Amino acid sequence: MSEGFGKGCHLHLIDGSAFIFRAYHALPPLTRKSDGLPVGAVAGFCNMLWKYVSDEHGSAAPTHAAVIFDHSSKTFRNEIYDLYKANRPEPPEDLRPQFPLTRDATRAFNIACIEIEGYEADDIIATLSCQAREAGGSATIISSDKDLMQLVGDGVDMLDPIKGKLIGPEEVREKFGVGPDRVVDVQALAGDSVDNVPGAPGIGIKTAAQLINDYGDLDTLLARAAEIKQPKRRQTLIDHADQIRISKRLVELDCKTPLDFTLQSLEVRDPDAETLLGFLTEMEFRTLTTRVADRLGAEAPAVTAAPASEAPAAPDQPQFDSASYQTVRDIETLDQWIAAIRETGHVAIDTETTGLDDMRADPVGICLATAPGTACYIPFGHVEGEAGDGLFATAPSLAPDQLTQDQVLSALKPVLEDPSILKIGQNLKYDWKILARQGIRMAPLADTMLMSYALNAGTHNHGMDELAERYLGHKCIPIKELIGSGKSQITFAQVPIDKATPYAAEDADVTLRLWQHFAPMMPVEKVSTVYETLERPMVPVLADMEMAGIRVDGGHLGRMSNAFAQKMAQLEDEIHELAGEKFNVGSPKQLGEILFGKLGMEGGKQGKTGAYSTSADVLEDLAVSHDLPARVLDWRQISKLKSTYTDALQGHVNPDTGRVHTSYSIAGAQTGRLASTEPNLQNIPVRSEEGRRIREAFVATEGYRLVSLDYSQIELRILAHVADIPALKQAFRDGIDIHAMTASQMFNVPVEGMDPMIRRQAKAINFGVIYGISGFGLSRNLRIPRAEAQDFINTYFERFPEIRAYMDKTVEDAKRDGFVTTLFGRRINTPGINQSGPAAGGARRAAINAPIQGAAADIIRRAMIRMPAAIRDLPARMLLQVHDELVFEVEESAVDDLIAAARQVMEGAAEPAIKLSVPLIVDAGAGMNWAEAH
DNA sequence: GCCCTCACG
DNA sequence: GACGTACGTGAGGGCT
Repeated sequence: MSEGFGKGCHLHLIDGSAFIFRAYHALPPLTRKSDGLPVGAVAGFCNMLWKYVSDEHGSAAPTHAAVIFDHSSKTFRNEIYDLYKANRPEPPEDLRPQFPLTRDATRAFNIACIEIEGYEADDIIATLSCQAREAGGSATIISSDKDLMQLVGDGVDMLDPIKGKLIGPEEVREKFGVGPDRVVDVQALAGDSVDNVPGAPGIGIKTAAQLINDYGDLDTLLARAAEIKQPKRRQTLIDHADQIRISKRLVELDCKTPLDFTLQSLEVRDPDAETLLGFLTEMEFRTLTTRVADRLGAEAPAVTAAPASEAPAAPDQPQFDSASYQTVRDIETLDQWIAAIRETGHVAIDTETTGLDDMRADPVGICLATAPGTACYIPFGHVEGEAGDGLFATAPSLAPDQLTQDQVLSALKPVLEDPSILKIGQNLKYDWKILARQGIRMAPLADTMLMSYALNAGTHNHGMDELAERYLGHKCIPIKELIGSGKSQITFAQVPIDKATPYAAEDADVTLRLWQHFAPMMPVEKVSTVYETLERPMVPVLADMEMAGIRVDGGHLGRMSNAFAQKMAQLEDEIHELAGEKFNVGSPKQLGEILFGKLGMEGGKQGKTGAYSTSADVLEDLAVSHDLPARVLDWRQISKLKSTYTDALQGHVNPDTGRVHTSYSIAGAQTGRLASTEPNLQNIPVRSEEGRRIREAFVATEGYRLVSLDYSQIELRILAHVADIPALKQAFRDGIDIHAMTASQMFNVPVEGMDPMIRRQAKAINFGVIYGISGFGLSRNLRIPRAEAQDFINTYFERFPEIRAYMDKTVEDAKRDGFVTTLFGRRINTPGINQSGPAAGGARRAAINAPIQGAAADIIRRAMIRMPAAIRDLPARMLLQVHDELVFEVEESAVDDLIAAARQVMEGAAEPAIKLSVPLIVDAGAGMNWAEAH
């Protein structure tokens, strides 16, 4: 028994290679500033190690720990089977030099760093976990690698570091269908395409688990293979018995790896501040260095002399110190801040308000920051006095010792509108609208959220808390600590000013620091043009659209709601009658049990939660021969229309304006599209007749008309251009029906007198191509056999070979660069594109789609940005955007002028940046309501 | 808070 | 019958 490691000891085994690849693919390529050395994976690796080291781990805290790496690709398994891992691609060029650095990093963290020639990390992990168990201790393997799951059980478990999920015998059983002790048997049968373990052809995990459960173990199964009922399966096992046995030796981990160290030597040690900071500084990881110095300085005063103050990474970045923020309560101090702003030429600004709805909330204070650590809060709307309940509640009155709103805004207005002073904000559209409602139109603007979006779309979200943590290593004060949550939530106006200042001023401070962080990166990463031409100018344009809102006829909606309620009640009665019992039609779970359980209908598909799917396409199939599912479909449609639209929309009418004001997220969608929220006005029904009537409730003011202009087939046109497909381009130039043309090319039929069914199929394929088509997807969409769908796709690629070339190139770009770009330079990161397994398919399709969807989004953004100037002299306002459609409200007499002006802007929106080789065509309509205009 | 379902381009 | 699959969104209701 190894001395010192025994009962009560707990060993953590970190799968180093998994950490590296995860880090590499999760992060954009990053290089060391001074010499261009690629260090992205090292940075991610260090962040993960730091996160791991700082974690408390609770009761599972390790007494011993090690990071284990693969040493080289050739191991004893290649002697058993020379093709083992033969189809593993070489690691990317920019990852290779980072491997030794991750070893250095591990040592810098003072964690044992282990690799042994000729052995895979998995075998070392197996050996160490066996030893830990035998010594009477326990072990946790930090990895999500399924190959390690065979080790689970009896004192050994796994922790998925990404999901933070503990993997025990139950989870293993869920994955493999057998307990950990039989995992190798299942793997031997199923094989593994990633590691090139052959297994038995045609047998996957499901079948393998079933066989093992039936026969007990692999040896018994192979010995009694002749008894298997299914002839094909029996023959496979008999024919491939040797191959299966070899596979088992490949997947079975070796617990007897010779080790030249003891468990005791893996004892957990605190990192040495100097060593660790030295390494991080050398790598030039500013953020992490600061973060580590912070922590080690605070917790280990003995070593503060070295790191915290001398951390060279950020000499000019003061620590966050909420005590240093100033509360501005008099006009002299405010004037001093204004003078400081005029001095620096820029200011970070954040408004505090009474709520989240920027069309209803009132401002209660403004924060400013002029330099990191130099920030203030100017309260003017805080109240005091118990809001309380009952008769004796005092009406809240303004808290003392505040400037008035008028004083503050009058003093700031000249600065906020001064064209020589840059206003920096995080999600500035919000603050812009709050101030615009007080008569201040801020300009010019810098928005850190949009900078992050231009740099990092696809990698992570762009909220302030996320950015602060990621790029400044700083955790923001959660707003909940001030205003609470749920029923007892108060507004920011009720927060005592002395509590408000640290929170509020911190937001401005963080914003300023983020701006300093992002601004120099923009030209280096070549995203300045996108930010300047497609992101930043959207803020005032969208703010004006949102403030304009659209008139909604509440009476019309109310009448529809009533009619829907009646119809639903009637359908419910019929459904209960047909089911023979009452149940909640709106519960998919109950419905599934009725249809597939009680009534025993065929075709019940169970998802991963074990519930039957009752989605529309399932019900449609059932509806062919049963009444009940048909009624449910009707009920569902009406229920959706009522709850999501006719009911909910009435609640979104703003009492002050009598109109509905949506909010557009500029940085929400990965591709550059906008997203509309609260309410979502980008998914108002149109496809069904019933639904289209909801659009009649969106109306023009008296004397006005609604005008809708939309791009015709914009994504297909972009595809024709970027993939350079002569046949498609010519068809668009000639203005012929594109789907009919496709059908004609594919099925060799004339366009004249074409069967509508044929055209419909061609249309589905055209759309499918944009989405990264698969035979499965097309077959489901068209409800045709999969082989037939695959034939269509093959024919399509034969007729239009350029499309295949485009797809391949796009995926190749994504794999090499970690991102794809649109025609206008928008960058969409593609994390996960280099993964293997089913997840890779999705990433592939997303990468193919992104440049097309993204370019369309860029084009309409360009049009929207130019629109205000183009329609300035017309009595018209732009109200809504629905991806390829713009909706305006215009005086009746100016409808034609508006259509002409807006169409010209939209059709020419790509120019002069891009001269498309196909024309952009815009269709237009006008009417009293949206249904008529569209 | 997650899942299912469904509205749109 | 190894797996799961068209791309991008937001919202409401059920259920735990």
